[in-house]
Amino acid sequence: MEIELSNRAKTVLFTIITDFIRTGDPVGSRTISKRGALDVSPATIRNIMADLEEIGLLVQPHTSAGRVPTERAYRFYVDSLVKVSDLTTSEERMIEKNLNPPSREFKDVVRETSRVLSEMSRCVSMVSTPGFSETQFKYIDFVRLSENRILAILVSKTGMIYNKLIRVEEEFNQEKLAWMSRYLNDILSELTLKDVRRKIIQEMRSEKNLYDNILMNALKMSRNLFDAEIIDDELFIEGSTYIFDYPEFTEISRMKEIFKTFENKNNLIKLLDKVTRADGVKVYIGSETNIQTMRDCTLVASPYRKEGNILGSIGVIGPTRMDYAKVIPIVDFTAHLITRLLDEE
Amino acid sequence: MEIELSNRAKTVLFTIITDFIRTGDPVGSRTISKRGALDVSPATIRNIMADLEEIGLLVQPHTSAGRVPTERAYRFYVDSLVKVSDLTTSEERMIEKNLNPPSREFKDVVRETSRVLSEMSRCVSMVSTPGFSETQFKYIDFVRLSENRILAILVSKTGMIYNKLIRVEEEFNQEKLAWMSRYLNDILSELTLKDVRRKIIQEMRSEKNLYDNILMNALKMSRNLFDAEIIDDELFIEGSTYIFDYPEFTEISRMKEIFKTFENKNNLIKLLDKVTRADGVKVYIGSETNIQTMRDCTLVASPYRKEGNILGSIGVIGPTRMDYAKVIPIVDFTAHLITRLLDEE
DNA sequence: ATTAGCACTCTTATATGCGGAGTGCTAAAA
DNA sequence: TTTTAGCACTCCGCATATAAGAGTGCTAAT
Repeated sequence: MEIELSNRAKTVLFTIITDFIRTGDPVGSRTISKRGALDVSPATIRNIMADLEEIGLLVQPHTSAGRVPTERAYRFYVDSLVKVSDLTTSEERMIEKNLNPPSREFKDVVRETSRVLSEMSRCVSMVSTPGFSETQFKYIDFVRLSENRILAILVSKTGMIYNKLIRVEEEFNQEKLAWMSRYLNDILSELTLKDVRRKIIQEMRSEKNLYDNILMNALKMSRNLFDAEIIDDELFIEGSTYIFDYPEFTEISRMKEIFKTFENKNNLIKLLDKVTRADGVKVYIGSETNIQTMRDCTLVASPYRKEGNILGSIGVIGPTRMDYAKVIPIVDFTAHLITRLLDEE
Repeated sequence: MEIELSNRAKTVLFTIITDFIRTGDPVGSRTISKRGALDVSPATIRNIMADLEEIGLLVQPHTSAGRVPTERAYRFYVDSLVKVSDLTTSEERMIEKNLNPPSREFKDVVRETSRVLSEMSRCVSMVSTPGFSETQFKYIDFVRLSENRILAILVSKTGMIYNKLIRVEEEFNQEKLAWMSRYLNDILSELTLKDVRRKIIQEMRSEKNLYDNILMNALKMSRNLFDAEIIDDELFIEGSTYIFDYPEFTEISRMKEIFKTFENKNNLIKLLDKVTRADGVKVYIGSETNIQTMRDCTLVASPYRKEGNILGSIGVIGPTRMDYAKVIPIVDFTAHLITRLLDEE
């Protein structure tokens, strides 16, 4: 629903939110009046505040405290009030300087970017990496571990590695496996996963006529491999200890709740997935995350790409009272940074 | 240094420790007297307690509180007093029933075992997995990612996968790479890492005479690969939220410290490494861990094996006031369980 | 429409008092 | 000589009382 506010009301709301973000304390009419952005008396401010409270943008923790912004207020703030400016080049330089991935490998780059992101934003940061089904096929290989156990190794175009144990009845020696993988690599090269599935079925039909047992086996094995939603995406979480710095989470039971959410990951993966399907920085405030335990928390996230394709999302979780004006551009920059790093190769 | 105690003193110490483990409250003379294990008056107990305090086995948090065991006391308790009994079969059954790894793959088994361990012990659990250098060579493969980037994939005999990005000057097509890996698999099969290194150097000498450029390249690449202490071991941590259940860690700053230690992992890896070199269950109490932030914490850990070879360690971290009599056998059983699961294949 | 003034509410910090738990010491009992 | 009862003492934890401060809503005057 639309929110219509007079300029004055906007100014008051803006002042309250920025002040509250800075200090964490409820903001009173006196304080706002003194800020001088409006040059009216506290009493006038109080009237405006009462109005804002009626619309559901402010609440008081108790009768004689100042006002605190509601979720709706943050939403409105993020949508219409906040001024996000780009980072200065010196800030960008700073971030890049802090970034020292141990290698140029996909996972290392991703994790290190996440680390820096959490450091810069002083929030918990998360990165989702694509499940195999999201990426393009690059390479498959089979390794014989024992008589009836074969390790399938899949490499995506992005250089990520997925693997899966396969149990087989009959025995394959490594040579046969090499043959199988060569064949599969040949026919599946560069396909997206959807196409891989189709291709396999199609090949199975035609191979049936050739009666080539080994290749048929290769196809069967790979079909099982690609059929199961085997290889789920991962989620890296960095800087979870920043939670301890926020007074709103000091209660032990609350902390436990939050850390449980981090430990479980499922809900967060789902949430980040939504971002991955979107474009640009997205902000989920409190209940918008659809995660009960994430009340009073905000997710700011953005997808990242490689060679134009979205691979996953990177973002931060912090209190709803986070410094949006700073965090949003940082997330944005970091998402671009990771994209650049991945493409640079 | 040796600790000599009369039977009576031992009984008192034992009672205090078990009581403190159970409740977390300092134990007074009255309580012990009432327990009835000794049937003397509180006054007598007080005398004994004063003695124990003098030796450094007990302390009082303040003048008029009961006594609390010191680190030394726990050490003595673990070494000489505690009665660890094996788990009952029903308990063992219970653990096994809870264990449902999503696959029989090494990492999944390890992680799931860790999860169950933390659940049973109500402590944070950790598992270290072997770095590549600890295991035996099984398989190597190269995947061409782009003109000058090659992905090396290593599989250990245990079925663990390690990978490393290699940058090359000249271009190799996938066929050449296949050739190279075939060759390497041939000569390195089943060797331990130490032998792999030697073998590579040895081969380089002899190949030099053959002037086979591709194979020489293969050797060079693999030497880089195996020379660098590239592929470090990992550490899985599960159930870190159990920390919140212990009153001794309620202070925020303390919690932050502990979680930082979990996040960093390095120190913990080092610590678990010590265990890996040992045999059977090891207990590190407080400062014995050599980690400053782990004061008031105890690590109980044991190595696990596959086919007789030690791969890593599994263990739990909890307050020094943990239930050793329960935790020690649980860790022991779990280590054997994981060993069994890995061998069962 | 705005604002000064004021009574009112609620929180937070500080002081105060008191019961309880546990001790150490002493002197008596075993 | 060892054990124990008795007692004075200490310190914590808890509840209660009190005061200061911050902020509000309302009213009446500007």
